[in-house]
Amino acid sequence: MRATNNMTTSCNGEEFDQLKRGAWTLEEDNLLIHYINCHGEGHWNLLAKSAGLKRTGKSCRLRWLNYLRPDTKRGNLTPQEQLVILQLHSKWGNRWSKIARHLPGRTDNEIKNYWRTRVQKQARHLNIDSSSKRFVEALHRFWMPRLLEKVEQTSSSSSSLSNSTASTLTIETDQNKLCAHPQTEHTIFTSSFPSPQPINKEYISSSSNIYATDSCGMTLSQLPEMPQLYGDTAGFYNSSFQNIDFYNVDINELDMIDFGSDNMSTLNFQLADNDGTRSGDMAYWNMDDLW
DNA sequence: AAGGCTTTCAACCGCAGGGTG
DNA sequence: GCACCCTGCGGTTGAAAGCCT
Repeated sequence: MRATNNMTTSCNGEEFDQLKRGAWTLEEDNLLIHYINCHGEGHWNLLAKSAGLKRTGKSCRLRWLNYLRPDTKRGNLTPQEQLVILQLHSKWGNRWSKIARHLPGRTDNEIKNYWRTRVQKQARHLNIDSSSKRFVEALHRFWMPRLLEKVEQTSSSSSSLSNSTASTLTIETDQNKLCAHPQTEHTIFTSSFPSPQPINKEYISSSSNIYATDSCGMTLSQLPEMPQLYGDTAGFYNSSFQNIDFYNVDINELDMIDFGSDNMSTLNFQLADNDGTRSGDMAYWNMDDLW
């Protein structure tokens, strides 16, 4: 840690001199938890003193919110959560706390760390500025389809998906697999879909909207030409020339990214093979880092 | 096994905004 | 309007853990 576990040796007064910094001990954690259980959160400076913690109110607040709070989730972000982060970051930028509100149990700090360690790492690998439009496009074209694939795998192997992330995501899938082939071109929100004939059409109802989909294809006239929101549901499409999958990603208050007039379909990104060889125009995109 | 390098993430910092007297 | 305090936010840091040679 930047600060040591020693007491602060600054000369800003005796009280300040006694303030402890750095990693929290189990004893301090217990003190904080016990005090908040008895008296509740808030008034952090007073809380720090009353609880007998030689910490600043800020430090107590941070420790509680980021680590000790009972509903704090630990462990790796799920693909669903990553998907939400990518989407919301596209819309809001580095508004970590705002993004965190859409991920129950996750903190702004955790999301910020995820972005800096995982997402920006990918940008460095690709030699693209992580804040550039090109990188945002790459995210939407390659990363997110792979996340959706992961979501599908997760949902098929675990029926608890809807319980754990129902507030942020509901995923509709069919038997078609995303990214089944390294040369498969994945298209999200473009106007250049091929035209498969609809077979076994079924309807998916979500919130106040009804979507037409089918297990093998979708009538193009039913697809939006650009990113759109359907009430609380964002649509994701995967094109593999023969099949189109439709995913509903239910994200409260989520607006789709405005890609402006720049036609993404003119960009020719393709996924790299799993061994990291280049495929098409896109340099190596290391998906193994993401999970 | 050991040393160096890289990555992760808990914790800190400065600043801004809101509330209060 | 001003000063002060509290809270929350985003950026940054650095110890610990993991990885590599």
